[in-house]
Amino acid sequence: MTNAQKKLYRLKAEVIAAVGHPLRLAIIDFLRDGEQCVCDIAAHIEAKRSNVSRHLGVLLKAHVVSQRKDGLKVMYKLRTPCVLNFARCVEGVLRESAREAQAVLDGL
Amino acid sequence: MTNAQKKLYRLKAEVIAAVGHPLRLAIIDFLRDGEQCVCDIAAHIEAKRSNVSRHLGVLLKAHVVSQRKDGLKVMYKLRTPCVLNFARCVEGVLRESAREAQAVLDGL
DNA sequence: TCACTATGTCAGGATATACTCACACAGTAA
DNA sequence: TTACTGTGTGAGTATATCCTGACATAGTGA
Repeated sequence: MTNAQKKLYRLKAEVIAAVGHPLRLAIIDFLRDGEQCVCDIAAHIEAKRSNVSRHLGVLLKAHVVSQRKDGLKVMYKLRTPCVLNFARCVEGVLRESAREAQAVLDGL
Repeated sequence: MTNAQKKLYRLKAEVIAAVGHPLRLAIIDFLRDGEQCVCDIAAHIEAKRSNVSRHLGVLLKAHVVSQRKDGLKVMYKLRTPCVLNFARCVEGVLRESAREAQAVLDGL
């Protein structure tokens, strides 16, 4: 592996790790239908505003979302909608895992 | 959000977080063409075998890879090839980020 | 049996992340 | 100006992750 490859893996991992958190996944899912302000996001995912602000900062730094000021509010929206596909792939993983676990149980 | 939804986000985040690490991304990329033993994986990504073993354990627990014993060796392969798509999406993110940064520089 | 190889796990210390409370700042409206 | 709202950030603590060296286990072959 070249150093360039290692660096690329590190960059990619930063983006994926940004998506790999329960609250941030919920935020991304909530932004599916369009931009939202921090207050509405916090209310929807039922978390403290300061914490939501922090998680939005992580997503912002990873270029997964973008922000826009609208008066007193700050609106966030998905900059990379393809991250929504992550969830679809992962649902397949979970579904298959459950099926295998069931098969093991059935074999008892 | 219902408790079931929160739990689902947590499960999904575990899988995505398992993929979101530089060495584990390199492992997944190496497994693209088929199963490999731990020793070859460690040699390819240039990491200690004990560390590779740990990362494979993470991927195994997340059901991203599966293992098979072959004599003295343990062979690992991708159980969920769709995680390879994560990388493609993320490349788009990185490419767009670079383009935007370049546009800012050009505007100076 | 013994020696060797491939793999996994334990203990430790370093580093990173997550969360909360308190406070600061920007914008709005009276 | 003052009061209020929405947002972001610093300090502190708790927790999780990462990496390494040393050791343990399982399989192979003489």
